[in-house]
Amino acid sequence: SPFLYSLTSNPTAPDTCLFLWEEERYTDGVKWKFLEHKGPVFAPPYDPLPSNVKFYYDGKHMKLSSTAEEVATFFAKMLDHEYTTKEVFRKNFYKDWRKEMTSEEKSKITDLNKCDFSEMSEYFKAQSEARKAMTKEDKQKIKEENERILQEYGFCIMDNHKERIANFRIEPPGLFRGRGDHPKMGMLKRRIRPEDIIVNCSKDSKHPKPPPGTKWKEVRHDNKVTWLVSWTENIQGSIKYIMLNPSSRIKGEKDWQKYETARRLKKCVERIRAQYRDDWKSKEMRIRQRAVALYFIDKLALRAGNEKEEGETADTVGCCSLRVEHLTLHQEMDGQEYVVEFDFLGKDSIRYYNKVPVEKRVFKNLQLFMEDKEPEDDLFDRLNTSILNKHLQELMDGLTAKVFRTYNASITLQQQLNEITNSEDNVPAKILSYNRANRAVAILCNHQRAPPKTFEKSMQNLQTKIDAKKEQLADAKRELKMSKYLAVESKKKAVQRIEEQLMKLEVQATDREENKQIALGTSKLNYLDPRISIAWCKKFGIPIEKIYNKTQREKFAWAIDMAEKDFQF
DNA sequence: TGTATAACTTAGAACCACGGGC
DNA sequence: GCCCGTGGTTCTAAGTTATACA
Repeated sequence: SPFLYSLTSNPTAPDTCLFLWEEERYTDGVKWKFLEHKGPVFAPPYDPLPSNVKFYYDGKHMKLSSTAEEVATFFAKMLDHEYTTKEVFRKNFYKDWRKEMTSEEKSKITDLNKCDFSEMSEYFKAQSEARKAMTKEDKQKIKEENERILQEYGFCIMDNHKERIANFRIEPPGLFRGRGDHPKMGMLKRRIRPEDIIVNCSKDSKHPKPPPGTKWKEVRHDNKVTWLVSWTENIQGSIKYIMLNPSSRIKGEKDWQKYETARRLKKCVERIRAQYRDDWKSKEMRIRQRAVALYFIDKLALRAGNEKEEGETADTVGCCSLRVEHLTLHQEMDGQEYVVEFDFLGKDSIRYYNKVPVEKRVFKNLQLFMEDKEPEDDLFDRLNTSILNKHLQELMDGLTAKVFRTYNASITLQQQLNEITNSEDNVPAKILSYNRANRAVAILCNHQRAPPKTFEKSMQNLQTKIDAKKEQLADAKRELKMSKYLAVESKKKAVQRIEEQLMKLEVQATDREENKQIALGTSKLNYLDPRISIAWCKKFGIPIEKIYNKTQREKFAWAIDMAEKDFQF
C-alpha cells in the first residue's frame, strides 16, 4: 500500500501497529481511531454600512434595521449579476427579505421594484477597488493573518497524522445561487451559529471550544464517518460537512480504491456487455429496460439518474430518469440507420446533446418503451437507480453505475495516449497530444464550461504574437541567407530557436481553440486514474509538473509513489 | 418495495494572486 | 514598474450510493 508511508513516518508508532492500523482501516466501517481538530471558522459578523451609504425606497431615503440591511446588502452585491433580473430570484429574495424586516419596514416596503440598492452596490465596488489598491504591506498583513488562521484551523490530527482540512470555513450567509432553472434561487441562506454545529472528534482528543458565550449543538464521537463538523443548511434541509483535503490519507485511499474497482470492471466488462445485449431480447420489460439503460451508461457514460423531488430543484435528469421528451428516434439520419438524438439537461443543468447510431435491437426497444406514452413520461418506467445498482452488484462486487464512467474515462485516456503520442515529438507537442486525449474524455463525460469572457480577445492576442513571431522568423532567415560567411552557425541557431518558439505558440493556439467550451479539470481530477498520466510522463520523459500542478500532485501523491513507466490501466 | 436520510464524490463558476510582456 | 491575462484556488451546489426504517 502506498499509504504505509504515512505510518512509518510516525516515530512513536511501534511496528506492530502497522498491522493493527491496516486491519482497522478496512473492517466494519471504522474510519479512524483518533481525531482532533479546532472546529470551524465562522463567517465574520455583519459589519453595518456607514451612514452615508443610503438605501432608497420609492425615491426616498430609508434607514434599515441592521438585520434587514444585511440581507439587502446580499442583493446589492449581486446587482450586476443576471440572477437579480430573474423573476424567481427576485420573488424568493423578496419573500425571505421581508421575514427579516421590522413590522414598520414590512409595511413601508411593499414592492421590490421600488427598492434602490445602487448606493450600496457602488459602495461595495469602491471597497473592492480600495482592496486592490492597498499597499503591499497591508496586503502582506492580510496574507499573514490568513496564514495564521490556516495554521490554527486548517489542520487536524487523524490517527497521529497531521492532515489538511478542505473547507474549514463555514459558508457565509447570502442569497442561494442555484444552477439552471432553480426554483429556490434567491432564497436567504441563513447565518450559521455555533448552536447549529455538530462537532465530531474522538473522545480522548482535546475537543474544539465554541466561541465565548456560545455552545455547540452537539459533540459526538462517531469514528464510522470521516467528517469533522456538520450543520443543516436551510435551503434544501440537507447536511453540510467539513471534511479532509484530497491530499489526506483517507481521501487518497478511497480514490485509489475507486480506480481499482474500475480496473476490476475492465476484466469483466465484456462479460457484462454480452449479458446486457442478451437481455435486450428478454421477455420481461423490466429486464429490457435495465439492459438498454445500462447500454447507455456504458456507451455514453451517462450518470445513473436518481429521481428528484419536483419543484425542489432544477429539472435535470440522468439515465434512469430520462423522459420520452429527451429522445428523438430517427430510423435513418445523415446516411446512418437507427439514430437516437438525445437532448436533455444533466447535472448542473448542463445540456447533453448527442446523436448516436445504436444497434437495431436497442432502437426497437426504445420504440417499444416510448409507445403510448406522453412526452413527460419516464422512458424507463420499470427502472430506477436502486434496481439498476442492485443488478450491477450481482454482476461484480462493488459495481455501481458510476464505475462505468470512471472505467470508460480512464480506458479512453489510456487508449488515446497509446494511439496518438509520437515519441519523436518535442515536449510541447507531446503535451498537446496529452491534452487531446484528456479532451476526448471530457467530451465523453460532457464536461462543458462557459467560454471564458475574454476568449475572443485572448485568441486575437495570441494570433498577434504568432504573426509577430512569423515576421521575426522571416527576418532571421533573410539574415542567415545574407551572411554566407559571417556567423552562419549562430544565425542558424537563431532561426531554429525562433521556429521552435513559433511552433510552441501555434500549438498553444490550437490547444486553446479546441478547449473553448470544454473543461478538462473535472475529468483530470475525478475520472482519470492518475497512474496512467504518471506512467506516460515517465515513459516519454515529460516532467510530471507539466501535467499536474502542485495541488494535483499532492492529491495524487499515492499514484506518484506507485506508478512505474509500464503501468497500464 | 418504497421513502427518507446521511455520507461522500463530482461539478462549474467566481475569485484571486502571480508572473510575463511591454 | 505596471497592467493584464491566466492558472490555480476556493466555493458550494448537485450529483450518487448505502442504509435505516415503514
